[in-house]
Amino acid sequence: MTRPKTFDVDFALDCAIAVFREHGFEGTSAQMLVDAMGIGRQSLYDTFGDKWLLYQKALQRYANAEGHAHRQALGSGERAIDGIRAMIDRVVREATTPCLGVGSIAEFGCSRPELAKINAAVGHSLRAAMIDKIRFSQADGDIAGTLDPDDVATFLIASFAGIRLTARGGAEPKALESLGRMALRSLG
Amino acid sequence: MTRPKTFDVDFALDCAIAVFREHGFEGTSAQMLVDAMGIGRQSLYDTFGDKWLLYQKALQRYANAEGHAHRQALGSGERAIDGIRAMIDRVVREATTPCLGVGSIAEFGCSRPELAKINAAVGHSLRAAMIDKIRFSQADGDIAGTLDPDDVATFLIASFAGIRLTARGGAEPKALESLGRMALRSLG
DNA sequence: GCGAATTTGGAATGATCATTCAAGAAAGGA
DNA sequence: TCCTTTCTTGAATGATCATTCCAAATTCGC
Repeated sequence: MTRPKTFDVDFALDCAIAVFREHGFEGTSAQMLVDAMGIGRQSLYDTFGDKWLLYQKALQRYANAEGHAHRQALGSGERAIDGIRAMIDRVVREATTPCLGVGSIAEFGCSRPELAKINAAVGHSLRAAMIDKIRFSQADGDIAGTLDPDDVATFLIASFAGIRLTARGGAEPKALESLGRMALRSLG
Repeated sequence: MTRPKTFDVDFALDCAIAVFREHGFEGTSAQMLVDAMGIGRQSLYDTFGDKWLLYQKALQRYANAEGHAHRQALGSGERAIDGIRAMIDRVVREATTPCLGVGSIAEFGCSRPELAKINAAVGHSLRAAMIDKIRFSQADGDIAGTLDPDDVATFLIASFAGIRLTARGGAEPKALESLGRMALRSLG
């Protein structure tokens, strides 16, 4: 009855994510998005609404993927601390490409409820998984038992932001690796 | 022979800094600057050149002030570790208002040499002062002697960014204070 | 008060922006 | 083959933007 969609919506969204990661919302023009996503301008508006809606969808997709990757790393390894180490290592390894979550918070703070909600949702579930692992690590004696698991989770998440911002500032991989080691060491 | 300037250039610059801190470069319009700075549009262009130049001057002034405040805190207290603690406490205390340095790096990364140079210069001198204090703290036994002072400085600076971004995301003061304690504790 | 410089604000400029309109080409199902 | 939908593209729209022009008001040193 009708012509089916010819482009992959999620792929186009991934392309948009790449642009937003690098240039932020305000620094990205509709033309940049059209070019990067490889679709026509009208298709963009038909499919995603407008630039702001597209940004929200991009952040949502990015946050889901990022949250998943974090939890996957967290669940790896034998001991609980191995998962935490893997999570830190992944952040260090991928810190050279900017984080859309960090970017959205730096750009908008918590002034946009739509964004805050997205970031809060993924943050919440990640945090729960982390606290779980942290408790296990404490039982294993790999994280100081005197520390509040909640504080440790907050510290790790803030450390991720610190590592990513440091990388965004042009730090060398060596410095980032050192930051990862320092963060892990802090837990003992 | 001629009418002198009637407005205080540095005060106007401080007003511009406040706007840029909150909204970034792209998110700030010339009209917002005119309104906030309390001067006419023409005076703005006559005095500061254009928006980009104004942003650079704002960042320069902010970086100088921030670097000075950091070093001042660092030099306070009896023991070397007291200065480091004071520096951390100040960051925690003032984290609720956004940092222009963090903002400039989040927005532009290291893609603008003019900005990178400003941030690098203040970072360099701060770093030197920190390393100095860190060595003293190690001699005092307040920081683990096994740590590389350079790594500790990098870690502290990254922690500041993490604390500020966490605050920008809407975290409660309690969480920020916990981050400060965790950062300090990490050095032992 | 005069002349030089400053400040201000309104109007103009020209660019860029996001978004929509409109028309044609493509592609599948009936 | 026809209908419907999708896609693309170019042009139009209207807003906003940074910046400049300009003219009037202000303020000082002389």
